[in-house]
Amino acid sequence: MPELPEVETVRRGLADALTGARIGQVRTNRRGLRYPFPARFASRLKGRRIDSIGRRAKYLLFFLDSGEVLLAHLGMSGSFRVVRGGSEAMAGRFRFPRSKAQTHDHVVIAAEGAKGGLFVIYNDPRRFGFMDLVAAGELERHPRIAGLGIEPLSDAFDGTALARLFAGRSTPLKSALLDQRLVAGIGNIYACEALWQARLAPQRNAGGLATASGKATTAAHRLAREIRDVLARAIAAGGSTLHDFRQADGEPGNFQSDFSVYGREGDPCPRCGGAIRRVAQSGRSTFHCPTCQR
DNA sequence: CCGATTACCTGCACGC
DNA sequence: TGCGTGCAGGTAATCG
Repeated sequence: MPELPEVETVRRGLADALTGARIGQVRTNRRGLRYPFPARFASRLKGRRIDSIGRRAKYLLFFLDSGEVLLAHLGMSGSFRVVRGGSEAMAGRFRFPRSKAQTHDHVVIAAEGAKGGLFVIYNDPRRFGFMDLVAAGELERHPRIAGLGIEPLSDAFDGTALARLFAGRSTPLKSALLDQRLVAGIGNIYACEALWQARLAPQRNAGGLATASGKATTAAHRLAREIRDVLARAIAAGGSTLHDFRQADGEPGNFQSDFSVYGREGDPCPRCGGAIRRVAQSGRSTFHCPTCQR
């Protein structure tokens, strides 16, 4: 479900509730998600204070006072929600929910925050997400973090950087945008939307964003600008809610109503009125307007 | 190097 | 109501 804007939305919600909170009981309801939980997972979390919560690409980073970082990825269907739990949170008397709607609550963390006790519940039907614990000093060397590309909302990201990253690649723009080793955090929705906003065909060659001398083309500047724009607007809207994405406070995001092409096969292009088409690229659906994306 | 395919797993929409 | 099919926001391995 979650691309960079959704993960950032979750991060902000969790940071509000959990910054400075002390972790109490931790309950895992299975051995792992996509991968097994790390050794002594619950005991390494219990009693720790959450100093801050960060994000790298689509990864959430919970910095603990033990010097370790809880690394979490939501996969396709993961979500965190915060539930006020009163004093029973720290007392460890919380009962694991067992109604059908909550059968995929895989991790339940009790914590004592500034506003009292609460539960942080990680739910993930498809279990493509994962969690790991790593020493803060080792974070950049973690196998899932080490290979990540540039943050598209960082100051360093612009048309020049994008052209340099794509230079020499003979892969379609859409595929290049989904490659987390180049630009990190863009997924299928925002790749489609950014290409539409930049009026660039998803099939276009990524290497073509740089001239023979390596200079950024106007298309490169346009694409970088529109990537930043669409991600920022989506974050401002609280992310997109397609199936069941929720912000940490349980509210849905609102950006999906702003999609110009994603999921709109057959609809008129908001810019030129031509029909939005769906094509397959590297096994994923690409939505685009063949008329005004060139 | 690159693209397509498959896999991981569950839920849901859809057609019949 | 039930069943089969295809598709889904991500990542990774494998095969030509």
